[in-house]
Amino acid sequence: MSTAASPLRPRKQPVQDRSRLTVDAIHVATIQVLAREGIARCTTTRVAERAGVSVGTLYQYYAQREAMLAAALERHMKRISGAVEEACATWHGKTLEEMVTGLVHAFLAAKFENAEESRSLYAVAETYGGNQQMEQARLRIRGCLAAMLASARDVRIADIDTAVSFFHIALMAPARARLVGELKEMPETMFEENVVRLLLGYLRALPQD
Amino acid sequence: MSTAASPLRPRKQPVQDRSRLTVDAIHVATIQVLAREGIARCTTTRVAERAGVSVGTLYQYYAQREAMLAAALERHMKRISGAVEEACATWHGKTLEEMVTGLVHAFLAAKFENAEESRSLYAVAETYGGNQQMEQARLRIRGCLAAMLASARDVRIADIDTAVSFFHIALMAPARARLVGELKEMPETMFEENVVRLLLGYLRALPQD
DNA sequence: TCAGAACCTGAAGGTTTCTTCATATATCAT
DNA sequence: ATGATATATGAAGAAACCTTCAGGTTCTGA
Repeated sequence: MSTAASPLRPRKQPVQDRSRLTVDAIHVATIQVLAREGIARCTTTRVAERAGVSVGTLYQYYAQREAMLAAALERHMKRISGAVEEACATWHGKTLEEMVTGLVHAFLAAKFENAEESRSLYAVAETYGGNQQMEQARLRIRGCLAAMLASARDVRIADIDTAVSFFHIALMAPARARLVGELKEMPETMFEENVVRLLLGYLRALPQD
Repeated sequence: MSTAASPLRPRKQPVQDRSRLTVDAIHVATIQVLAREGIARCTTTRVAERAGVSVGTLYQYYAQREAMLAAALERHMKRISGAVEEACATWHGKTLEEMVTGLVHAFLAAKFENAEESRSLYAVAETYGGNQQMEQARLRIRGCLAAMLASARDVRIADIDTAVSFFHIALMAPARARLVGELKEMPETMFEENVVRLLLGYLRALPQD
């Protein structure tokens, strides 16, 4: 379980409070610059300036610009995976409807708690979406979902793997659409209601066994 | 209906065959460089080299790098919108199940006909997703979908606008997931079948009137 | 208190990229 | 055939970027 020395991995872990603050500031600044300037202009210089530190300092923690971006994405993913994991545990063994309702609520809450962060990081995920960190996070989420769905009290799904794949996609996609501004005019209640409908409709249309 | 002089719009239209070939070559090269190098390294120099023309030539048709990328995206979107439009017309007035089955098949065929192009352009759409061209294409597709769904012989959906929003999202998302490699192990038939299930499940879970 | 570790700074070298323009060639209409 | 138009070329200036490193400051433990 060692932290492999990849150029995409953080270079040095902060040990004093001072540097912990620095790393936090860099993370916040990364999101802000990403949101205001776009990924192409999210440079080490700009982020450092926004964070109120020198470029040199930034490079002490991230060997390259990419590592800085990847770190921001990873921090976000951990938050979301955690929320999903927790929700899956909470609703384990319940009804399909209870599960979906509860999970959707928890997921959307986590995703929209910091909407700007979520939105900005899509561009980063686009670029680093194929790397191991991302793949691992995806697998972790899929694992939770599979365990939960398999434990449904009222329904026994035949092909869990396929179900989880589509469930996952249909859970993420509406959130993304809303975050990038496609559904902003829709009231939040109606939005959430329809996400539930989409997922539940799919699951119920699935062959049982 | 004039072509506004924006730096993102093509600079000059080709009039001779010679230049038409050039513009085509640039389009193809853009996709290739995008696929092999990523959007950050998809530069005017690289694209021109790949296309077998000089940078100067490229700048004769696109005032900036961004315009070149936007043009590639637009060409793709026109193809897809066209396919959707045609399918919507074909299945107008049919059963909900016929519609969804037919549309999904047509859409996936169009989207996967040139999978590399589709996949590569997600990164571009991420950056230029909010601009007018994109918004217009989205509205056009939504219009077709709305007209088709409203004409369903067997079902009368209460809130078409909401239904179309989610339908649109649930149609695009699985294709995207598969294109970026998330569902590559799933057989094509099963994939398509589940997209239909997702959409049909949603529509049937919708309140009627 | 003091040495060593942790942390910070920012100027500067080396690249890459964007974009233009003066020049040259190809095509078309007459 | 020839002038006008369309198209192509690629060297080069300017700007932005990435990253390092030598030197300075702050903290911590003994």
